[in-house]
Amino acid sequence: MVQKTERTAPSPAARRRGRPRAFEPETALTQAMDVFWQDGFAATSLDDLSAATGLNRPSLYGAFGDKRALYLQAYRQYRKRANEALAPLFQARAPLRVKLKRILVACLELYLSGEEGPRGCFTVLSASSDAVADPEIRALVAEAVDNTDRAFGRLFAEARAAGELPAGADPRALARMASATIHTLSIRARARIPKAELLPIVNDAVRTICGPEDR
Amino acid sequence: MVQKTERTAPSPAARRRGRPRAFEPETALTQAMDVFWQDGFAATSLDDLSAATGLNRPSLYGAFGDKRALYLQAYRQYRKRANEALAPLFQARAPLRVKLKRILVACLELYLSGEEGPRGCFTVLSASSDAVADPEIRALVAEAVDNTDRAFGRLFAEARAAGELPAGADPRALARMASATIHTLSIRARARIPKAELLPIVNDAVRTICGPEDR
DNA sequence: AGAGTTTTGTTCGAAATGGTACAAAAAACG
DNA sequence: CGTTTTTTGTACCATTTCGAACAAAACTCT
Repeated sequence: MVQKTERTAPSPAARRRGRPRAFEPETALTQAMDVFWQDGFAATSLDDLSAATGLNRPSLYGAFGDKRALYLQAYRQYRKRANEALAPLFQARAPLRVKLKRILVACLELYLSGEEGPRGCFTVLSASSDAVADPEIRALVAEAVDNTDRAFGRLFAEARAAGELPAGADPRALARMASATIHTLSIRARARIPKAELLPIVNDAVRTICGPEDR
Repeated sequence: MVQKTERTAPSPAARRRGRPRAFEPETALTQAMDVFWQDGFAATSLDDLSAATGLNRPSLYGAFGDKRALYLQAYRQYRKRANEALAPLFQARAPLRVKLKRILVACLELYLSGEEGPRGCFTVLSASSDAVADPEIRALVAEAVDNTDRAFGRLFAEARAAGELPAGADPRALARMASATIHTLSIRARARIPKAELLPIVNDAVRTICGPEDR
């Protein structure tokens, strides 16, 4: 009995029963993410998603569920990717000033990316859309904002402990200013404000948050 | 000839020729604005607008043009109102710290308003939606962001001249931090972060921008 | 090879959407 | 009072949209 049900091939992708998928869900999800990221929930139709992924609607539906479910998965995918890209920058060993600037510039690059123009931050977009009326989406958005605050908060707390910030500095307050910076970058990026005007904002923020680069 | 075409009654509302409007365009526009503000361009249907204004679609169309034209007018209306509400706070004679706090709190109140939940800032919403792909809307958004930067810039430049800020302070940089603050407030408000968590952000921002309330 | 399973792609349908045509209504003009 | 002008409200139209049904296809298991 035991042997009988054993998988014949514990192969790379342990073959499932019926007809195999003609696409990689991961890839399709990324393509769907790109469309949602560009146009938002309401303005993106299933046909748009179908065209972007190369899947027809029933396949899309079978793989990810309805439009809302797909949006949720696309948004989770975005956060996963953004976190993966930013985590090393938070963990790196470098002066606070340098790390903060690297992080903000990385966010800016992310927000400026996009085939058809800068897309901004998916979290900001979700918060600003009608999708935020959905409790589950809203919870994800609130969580994302909070996570960002906390990540910056840890960064500043460590920096203060290391003497890179005055003892009286409030890491949480500074973290919210850093979050505010990435929010304003997202908005301005989507308004097509040129990168040359956005980089000074990063520098302003670093200076305002870390203090004048004395010494 | 001259007399003949003269208006018989230069009366309050100089009667037009045909059947009079059964509604005030100003009121209807405000109601339309409320819906767009809540749900955004794409998620708002003409039926929603019709229901909100009490006008049927043809009347709506006759008075304001198509959906896009109505959105533009609604957005202009929003800006007019927001500016009217904020202008006195900018012009008031009071310490910088007090004025800045008043302004940020007023923005927060505006963003928290809404029958069906906090609506945030219409400009931020527009920037974050697919509507920003429209050049005219994008231009309005960029203009609004710039106007806000400039208004804060003047505020800080005057404060510096009055000795309320260090001589080395950069009014434009501080202005962008203030704008960033209202942007983050808009996003968090829509995510239904409670007001009690938003007010500290205002206080943080005042402290970070104006410096610790020493003396 | 045949049975069972899952995906695929065409097709359909019901509802919603943006926009318009048109007659009736309400006012000013002559 | 009739004509002209403008708004109103019903009805309509073409398109889009989301979703589902269904047979054919592709695969595994026995």
